[in-house]
Amino acid sequence: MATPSIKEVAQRAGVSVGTVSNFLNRPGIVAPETRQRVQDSIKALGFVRNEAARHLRAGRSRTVGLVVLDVTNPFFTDLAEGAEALAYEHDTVVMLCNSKTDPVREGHHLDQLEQQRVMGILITPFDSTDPRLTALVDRGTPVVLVDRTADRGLCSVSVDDQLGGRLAGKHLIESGHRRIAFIGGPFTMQQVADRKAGITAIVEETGDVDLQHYEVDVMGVVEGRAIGEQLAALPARSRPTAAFLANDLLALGFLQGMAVAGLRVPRDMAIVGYDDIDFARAAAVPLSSVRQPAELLGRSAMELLQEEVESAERHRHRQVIFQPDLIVRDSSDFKRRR
Amino acid sequence: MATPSIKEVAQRAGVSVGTVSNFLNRPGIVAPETRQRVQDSIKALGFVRNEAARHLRAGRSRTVGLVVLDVTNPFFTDLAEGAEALAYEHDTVVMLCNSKTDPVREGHHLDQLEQQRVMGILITPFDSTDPRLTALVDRGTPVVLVDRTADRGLCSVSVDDQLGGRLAGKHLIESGHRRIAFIGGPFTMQQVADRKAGITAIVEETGDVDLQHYEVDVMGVVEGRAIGEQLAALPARSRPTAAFLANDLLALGFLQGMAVAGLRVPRDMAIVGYDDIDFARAAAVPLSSVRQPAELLGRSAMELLQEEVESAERHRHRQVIFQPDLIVRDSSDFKRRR
DNA sequence: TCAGGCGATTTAGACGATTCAACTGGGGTC
DNA sequence: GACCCCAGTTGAATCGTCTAAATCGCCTGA
Repeated sequence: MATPSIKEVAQRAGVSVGTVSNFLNRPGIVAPETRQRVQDSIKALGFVRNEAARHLRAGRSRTVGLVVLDVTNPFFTDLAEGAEALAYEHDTVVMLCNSKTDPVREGHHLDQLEQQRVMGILITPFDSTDPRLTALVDRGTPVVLVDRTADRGLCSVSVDDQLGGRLAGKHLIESGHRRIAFIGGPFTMQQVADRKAGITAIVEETGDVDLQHYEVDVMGVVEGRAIGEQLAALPARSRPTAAFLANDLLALGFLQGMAVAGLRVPRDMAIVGYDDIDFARAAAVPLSSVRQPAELLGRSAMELLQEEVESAERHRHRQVIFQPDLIVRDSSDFKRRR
Repeated sequence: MATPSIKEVAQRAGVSVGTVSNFLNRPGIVAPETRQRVQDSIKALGFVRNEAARHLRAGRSRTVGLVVLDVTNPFFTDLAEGAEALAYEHDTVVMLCNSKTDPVREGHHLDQLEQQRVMGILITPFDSTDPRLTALVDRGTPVVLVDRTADRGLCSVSVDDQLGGRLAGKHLIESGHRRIAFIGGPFTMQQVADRKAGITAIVEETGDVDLQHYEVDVMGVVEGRAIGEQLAALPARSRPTAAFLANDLLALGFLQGMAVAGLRVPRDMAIVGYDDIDFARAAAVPLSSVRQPAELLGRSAMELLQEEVESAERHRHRQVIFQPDLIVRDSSDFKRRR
């Protein structure tokens, strides 16, 4: 026995389909007695609304696509959390898609979302200049970039990565470090480049500080550890006394590398990471890290999208930029460790 | 200008909508010349299929819901990977939903999925005896339990957790350990209880082995570390020489606890975790762990679902159980470390 | 020349919910 | 008694796609 439709509900309640629809959407205009009958009928039949039919009629669905680079990364799940919270208030569903930093997967997800006529798409794109994104908008699906800054005709929410790099650099310099390593990669990634630019800027402003760059292909624990062991092998006199790593996974690996080599953190090597994931706080030596307001980012992206959907024609694209915070913990703090 | 429909495509190509539909679904029966014209028209207008309309017509959507307890956990993303791979082959979309171990969120997701008339739902439920699940099936949405064993009328795929516990225990006993700690919790969780039962069984079969239980509320890094420090504080004579932890996060924390207390792993304390997440391999001392075939689990779940969808009436529910593997690394291996 | 057949295409409903103009009937007003 | 009002309800049209049945040419073989 198939799921009953509004028609069967109407029949059983002895009313027309229009009334049932009214009950569902504008219960106020239905007479109390009728309301009760429809209610009972729905319950008795186990009626469940058919979203597909609603969408078809409405022209647009009540779903928003959220495409992220890596669902495993807590930064993105926090972001999703923020987006979902706001979506929930507006009776909207978020469809989470994991592109895994793969443009092909990303494209596939975008195709699917467009076919579903989603209300809009929030995306941390592999390449924010991808013409496909603006094409989507032209064909009527609003797109908001997340954790990326849009230049052209798109809305975006992002975090000031240059400032993040600056904060980390300032903190290390003020703690007395004069030989600092920046570790991240690939340097072609916007985020990484900006963080590097930030610390480079403050280093140059200060003068008399030696900043070294180490590039990695992937920002994972394994790579961080390798670089850590590499640095640890340098003679103490020329070795950096502090390292700023472009994400926390790198930093965690780096920390392990120090432990393996017998260097003490922060005494022999101060460490600052980026993202402030939960693991950072729970590490053997709690990790200092630059925190991004992930949840707020998600929430704001959803806000921009809803604004765009509602105001349609007269909508002006906006680029919102948030500021990161430096969270200082033991890994870069002499005083705490005594 | 709204997205064009099949109708406009037909008009521009000088054919009927039926032909366009045929082109889309059975291109073989359309004359090559006509095919070309339709093709061109689609391209010129930027036509994109409307899934909502297809669903409405077909009665069911081509989407499968996958509800997991924690998207941040690599185990579940690997699982999703397996499910998606098979889905892709069948031209199906997977909608990933994160319940965050919250029954309310889980319920909300289930409601949404049912309203969308998804093809079916794969779920690692908060409570596998939830009547809501069988209600879904009764109303026509197939459900397959993942990483849980169904007792009643449901399909399920799971991993033999008792065997996992057994493997870990056997390995430690054969390595010569006679005082072993089992750490996990809450013990009421099926998974945890099974792993505990597994190691308990082999311990009893062997005899002359002292197995101690430590229960935690949450299986996270912080808790593992706390227990680690607690054990490290015991006098060496009565302290367990090996620990089996019910997940890798606990084990990682435990490992940190050892480091902080100055105990060497595996010499002073051998460690075996569960799940074999990436972090386990990359830890300061690479972690031995019981691996679950996550991707296979996801793939099989999807297989069962598709089987159920296709054979409909004459489908018999099945419970598939996979076997875990023990991956031995340095944390429990004397020989490797010399 | 015509029946039959075949490939290609068209036509005509569904599918389920929503919406809106049209209707109903009871009550009040003049 | 004629009129209007209004809350409540109805019925039909609509959204875009798919499919089964109907139709159209055109060719072949008798």
